[in-house]
Amino acid sequence: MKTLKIPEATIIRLSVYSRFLAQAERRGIITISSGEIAGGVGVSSAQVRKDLAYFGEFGTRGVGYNVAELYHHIMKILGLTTEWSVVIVGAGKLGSALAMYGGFRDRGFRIRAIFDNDPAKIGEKLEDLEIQTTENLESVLAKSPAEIGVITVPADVAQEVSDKLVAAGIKAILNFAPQVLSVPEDIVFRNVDLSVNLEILTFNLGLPRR
Amino acid sequence: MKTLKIPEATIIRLSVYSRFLAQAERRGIITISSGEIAGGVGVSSAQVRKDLAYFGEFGTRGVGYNVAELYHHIMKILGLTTEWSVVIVGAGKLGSALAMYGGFRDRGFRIRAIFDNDPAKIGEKLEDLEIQTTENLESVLAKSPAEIGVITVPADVAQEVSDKLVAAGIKAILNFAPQVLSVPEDIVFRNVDLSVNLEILTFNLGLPRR
DNA sequence: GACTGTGAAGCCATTCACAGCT
DNA sequence: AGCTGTGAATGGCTTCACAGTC
Repeated sequence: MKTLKIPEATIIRLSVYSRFLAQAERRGIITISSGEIAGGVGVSSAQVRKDLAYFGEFGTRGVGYNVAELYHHIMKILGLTTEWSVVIVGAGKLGSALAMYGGFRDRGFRIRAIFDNDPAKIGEKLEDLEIQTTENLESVLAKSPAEIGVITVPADVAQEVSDKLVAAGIKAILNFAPQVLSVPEDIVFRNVDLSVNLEILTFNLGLPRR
Repeated sequence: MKTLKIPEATIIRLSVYSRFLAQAERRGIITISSGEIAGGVGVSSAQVRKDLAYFGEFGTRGVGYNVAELYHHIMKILGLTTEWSVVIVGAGKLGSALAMYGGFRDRGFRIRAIFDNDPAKIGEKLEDLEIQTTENLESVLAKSPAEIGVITVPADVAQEVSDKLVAAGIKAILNFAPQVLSVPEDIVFRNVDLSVNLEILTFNLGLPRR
């Protein structure tokens, strides 16, 4: 079982499994089978076992998996046993919401700073986070490095912001701007396009026979 | 070219192509080749042609595609030549941000109502949208139907909200709650998990050799 | 000569089915 | 007997390569 080439779909499912296992643990369940996990999250049991097999052997034949143990293994695989520092660029509606979104904090992500280039917004407080000018980006990151940068600026300045984040030494970027960005090979990069999600719905609504 | 079984990845790319074509049209470009589209959005030219081939023949051999025409075809395929009515349930940070997110309006999505069950929030205004109690959900949708419901409530009430939306006659649901939901077969359904996106980054940050 | 449309080949992910433990 | 781990079979998406058209 080589560590090479793990499908992204597997990673997404691992994240779902981890939440299901957390729930199960809270309910006091000690042992769980691949079939029970599968039923709980809506995939096949073979899929669950294959996904886990990429990373090792975590179960006991004839018995199943220890819930707490498997949970911890998965969190470790996902890199969630340590805290991650995140900065957000773009303090519009979306950026501000993400800055205070509890779902990130719950999984160990710490929002360290939020930047914007609108002078009217500088100094504004989002809970205990103060919106700073984008000009400070490099100096702030030099003083307190962050691994992850989130881009929530309009499409036309997204590439510029991305370049700034890279120059400031960020290691990974999550881009919410509906804009194709080019980043160096060694930067971990991912696009999230909220509109696309609605568009997949409307495409399917247009399909015949449902 | 049967209409059957179009890969979801194709739909996502069509959405990206459409934005690229809109940009091209604004720049006054009349004709474009699959290779130029491919270069602009970071896929192969064969991929672009295959994606389009699912839906018909839009190009001219030896020439390429007419930008305006292809753009319109794709928007039609995606179901974006009509307006869609959207309601949001959950007026927390994320729900409020989505309610006012310009990226949706730009693509023809109209947010018609936003609901919450926190009495403190009822009556609050988000621009020209007033937060309503979730109890009104069914009556509001009865009076002015909407096709799409967006769920941005905490995980533990997401299933309940989903059931309410279904009962109120919604046709499609976009779920932002980190919770596996069960919905009837005939409802178009899609999950968006913002945390998962960060977790894919941290998984990749943990990988050796980069 | 340039570029589309598409069958065939290649590649990757999922499902099947069963050997191997407990 | 029950359930994991996994090679083999299947199915689906992407890439290749070229015939067809302008």
